[in-house]
Amino acid sequence: MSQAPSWDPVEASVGYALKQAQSALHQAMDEALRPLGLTVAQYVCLELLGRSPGLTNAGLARSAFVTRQSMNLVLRGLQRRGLLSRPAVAQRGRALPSRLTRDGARALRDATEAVRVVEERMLAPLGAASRASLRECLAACAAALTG
Amino acid sequence: MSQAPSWDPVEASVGYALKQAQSALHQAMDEALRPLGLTVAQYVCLELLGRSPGLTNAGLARSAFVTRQSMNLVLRGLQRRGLLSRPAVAQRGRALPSRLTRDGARALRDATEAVRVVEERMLAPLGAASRASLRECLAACAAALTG
DNA sequence: CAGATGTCAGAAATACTGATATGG
DNA sequence: CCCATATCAGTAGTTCTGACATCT
Repeated sequence: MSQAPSWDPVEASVGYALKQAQSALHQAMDEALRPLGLTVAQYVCLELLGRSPGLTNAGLARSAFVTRQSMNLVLRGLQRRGLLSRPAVAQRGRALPSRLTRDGARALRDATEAVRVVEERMLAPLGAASRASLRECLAACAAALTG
Repeated sequence: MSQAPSWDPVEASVGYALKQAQSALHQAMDEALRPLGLTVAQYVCLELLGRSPGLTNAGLARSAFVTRQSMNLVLRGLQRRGLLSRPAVAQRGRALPSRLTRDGARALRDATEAVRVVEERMLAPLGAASRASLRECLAACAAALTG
């Protein structure tokens, strides 16, 4: 699995380029996070909780674009490793808000740095203006499909 | 699963926007292809064979960013449905080049149109210049990570 | 009642790993 | 020998679907 595709990338659609870039990023993140003992899904969960403490399983699943079932397994794994804590019983409703523990915050710090390096490598060919434009165009595309 | 994420999208990284757009596109393509009895993976396989007749399983897997095992299952399913044909024995080497059948070409025509509509909806907010820039930036990002 | 949440279970598709064999 | 290809087997993680119960 090392030979380049024979298909002319010039004819590639935006959708194909989108999948290509996302696949490459996922693989690069996976390789960067493996030494830290984290999967991409686990990192995303920690990152979301770092930015929005108290998110519930359903909220995390939506933000990470995975199912509630998958995120539930991620949460249990991280909780078992002591990287996050959830109340045993719901305070109100059925929501069980998760929060990072001390160890979880430390693991997130290292993982964030590793991912930052990967993203910087990905964006190296682009200037500041192109980066902002890329992010805005991607957000607009997503909004056009979901809205 | 219908409430919008509470996380501020302005702080989102390019990587997050990339995943967001790719996830939205995949879901939209899945919905558009379902009435045609095709999965996204099956459509990608047909599209690649339509552009490059004679591609092998390994080549298709690379171009579709999936494993050979997964692509092999897709190929068998499409072959069983009579949408493509593969020689029973290899002519040279171990390669088994696949080609679309008459039915496969017809199915591809409908699927391509359905996906074209989806992609047009995704790119509707963008002008021609932005679309070209987006595609080039994505290709550059992928190349920066894999190269 | 509608909607959001958490949970459980089964089926399906996919990926990863390792191994074998063939051919250039 | 090195590499690409095809294939098989086992393991694991993910998705999908449907269902049920609880709480606002």
